Amino acid sequence: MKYWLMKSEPATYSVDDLAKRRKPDIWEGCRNYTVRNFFRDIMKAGDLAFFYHSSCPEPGIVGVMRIVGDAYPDPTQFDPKSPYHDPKSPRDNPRWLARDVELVAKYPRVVTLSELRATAGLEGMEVLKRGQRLSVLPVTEAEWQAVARLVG
DNA sequence: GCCAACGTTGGC
DNA sequence: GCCAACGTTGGC
Repeated sequence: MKYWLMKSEPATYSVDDLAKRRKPDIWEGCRNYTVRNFFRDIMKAGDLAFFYHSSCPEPGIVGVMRIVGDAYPDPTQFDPKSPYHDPKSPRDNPRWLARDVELVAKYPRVVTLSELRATAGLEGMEVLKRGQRLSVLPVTEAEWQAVARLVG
């Protein structure tokens, strides 16, 4: 099993939006080939992922999700009304993939970006690297455990 | 295949 | 709103 960190702007889709579903929901709109390849080749059903809020007053990790099922074509790429519409994506060979996720736990508090930066053992964490902009990032088991200890 | 221009991300 | 970083596009 692998570990991940998945970013979302809470104004667009927050951990509370996922919590309200009370069932798996689609993680859609990823438009980056590295992320597409993660979804296609590396991420597996049962993997765990941190839910990370970005571009907001308190960026940080807000909960844990589990990956459900397999990757499948992201329907928003074919929807002209969607902000994620990609008119160049061929119907018979879709460019972009989505995953389904279910909420495992919403944390009782935000584990903030500044707290992550200050935590021993997280020095190499991808999300802390300067210039790192991928919305889905791998997390090592040691990093996963270190973050879990922060929330008890 | 190169690479400059452009667009996006995301913390601050 | 700024801007550094870096992915994508497209002319050549």
